[in-house]
Amino acid sequence: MNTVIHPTATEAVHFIKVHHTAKPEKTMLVLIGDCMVEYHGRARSLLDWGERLVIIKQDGTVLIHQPTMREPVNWQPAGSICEFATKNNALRLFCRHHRPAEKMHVTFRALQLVTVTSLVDRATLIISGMETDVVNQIVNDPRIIEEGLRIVKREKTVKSGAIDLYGFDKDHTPVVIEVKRSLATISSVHQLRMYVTDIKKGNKESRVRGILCAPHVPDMVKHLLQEQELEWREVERHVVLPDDRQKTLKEF
Amino acid sequence: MNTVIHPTATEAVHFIKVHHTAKPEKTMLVLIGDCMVEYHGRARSLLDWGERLVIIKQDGTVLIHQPTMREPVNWQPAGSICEFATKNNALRLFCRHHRPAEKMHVTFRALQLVTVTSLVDRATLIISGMETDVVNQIVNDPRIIEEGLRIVKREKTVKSGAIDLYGFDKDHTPVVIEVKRSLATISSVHQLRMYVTDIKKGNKESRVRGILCAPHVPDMVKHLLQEQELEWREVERHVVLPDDRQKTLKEF
DNA sequence: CCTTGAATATCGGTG
DNA sequence: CACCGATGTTCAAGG
Repeated sequence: MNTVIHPTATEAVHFIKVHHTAKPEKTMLVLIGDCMVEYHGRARSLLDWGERLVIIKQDGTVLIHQPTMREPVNWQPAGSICEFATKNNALRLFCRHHRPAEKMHVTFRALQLVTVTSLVDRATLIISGMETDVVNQIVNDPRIIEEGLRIVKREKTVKSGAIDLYGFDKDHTPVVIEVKRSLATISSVHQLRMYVTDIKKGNKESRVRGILCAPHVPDMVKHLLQEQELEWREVERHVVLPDDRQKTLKEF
Repeated sequence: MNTVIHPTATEAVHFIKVHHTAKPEKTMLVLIGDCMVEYHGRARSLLDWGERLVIIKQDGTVLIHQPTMREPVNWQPAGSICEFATKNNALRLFCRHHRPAEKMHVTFRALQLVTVTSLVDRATLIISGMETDVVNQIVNDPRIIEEGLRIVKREKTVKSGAIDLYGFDKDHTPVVIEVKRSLATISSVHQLRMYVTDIKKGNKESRVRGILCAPHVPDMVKHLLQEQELEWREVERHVVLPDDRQKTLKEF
């Protein structure tokens, strides 16, 4: 890890050349300074002078963070190529990306800090509580939806998309279930409606039930569902890690 | 700006207490080190040991970045409250957030760098090329869609949502236009279909046209549109900044 | 390669 | 505050 504090543009370029340029795919570069940003690609943007944190990752991702907000104000996708130069005593960073074609210019008129470091991280995130987990729960215990329900297929492909869960109720009526892990929206209703229509076309005369399953269904959406003669279930989301992972957590 | 390199956990806690804790809403904290992360909230996750960049922003946003990828591997939303402590010669960071309820523990077994800085940034991003711009273009020159088209309303609210653009063609037939700035999807078709149905219900017998307008419409989507007797236009997206902004760009 | 849909989505606008 | 839709969405999975 190498750091230089309050460097001039010339010092910064030299420092970056020595510690980063030769192996950008192995070192992360962090800059803090007063900069402006121009971007041109899928959209186009300008960002006036201000103090920001700039990160160039080992995969060519570039992030420009303002002092607030979770999202970077500007960025370049992984695979971008970065070049550094001085211009009028300012450090200039130029980033290019192909497919999608994007480029970004960052100009620093002052630098607080430049750090180069080689990070090693082989861990991957273990996560639980996503839509697939909710679907799994229902497959394991269809009574969550209703008594007598039998699930026969998940990710059933129909013309207008893929049905999360497909099965039959206690009266052998086909049931289409659309699962949302957070909020049910109007779009969810459109989706469900189309799936039910697709299934009906498959077996003409028969009745087909459609159930939207989410932790919360807004009133507007309930209204729309009723109009379309569709149903909904509000289900609690269980957030649990597998037992062996729990142990890892405990061991620490 | 204050920086300490390769501090022990005790040194780091002291450094953070002196430079950050008193006014976390005015200083950004950046840590680089070997850490593990536990998160529990809307979902739940575990991240094993690895070297990462951790950022605590002035609004309480916390970001944990691995050496690759645009997205942080873990994070806390703005408004989180952070506490630091030592435990078994490790630096422990604990973040809490209310609504949604989320908490995150970060444990560092080694630190490469800790920096505290107060960033000033009053600039806001000027951006062009988004959906609203495409809608503006069509309003300014409806011929982009077709000759004789007259737009009478944007964001027209109907039962199942809001229509981007509503108007009449040269034969006075109502036209519903749904604009997508990037990719048209099956969902877009469902949306458009619902809007057309809503408008038809409003004036019973009359014909209503529905046009999906996007830079690219995949074949699958075209097929679905044809089935529903809907139309599409593939329009080039113009990415241009207003003239005064162009000047700012040039001036630099 | 393209296409599809989830996300601890985030974020801004509106009622 | 709830709700809704866009995003330079990003990302992973599947055909």
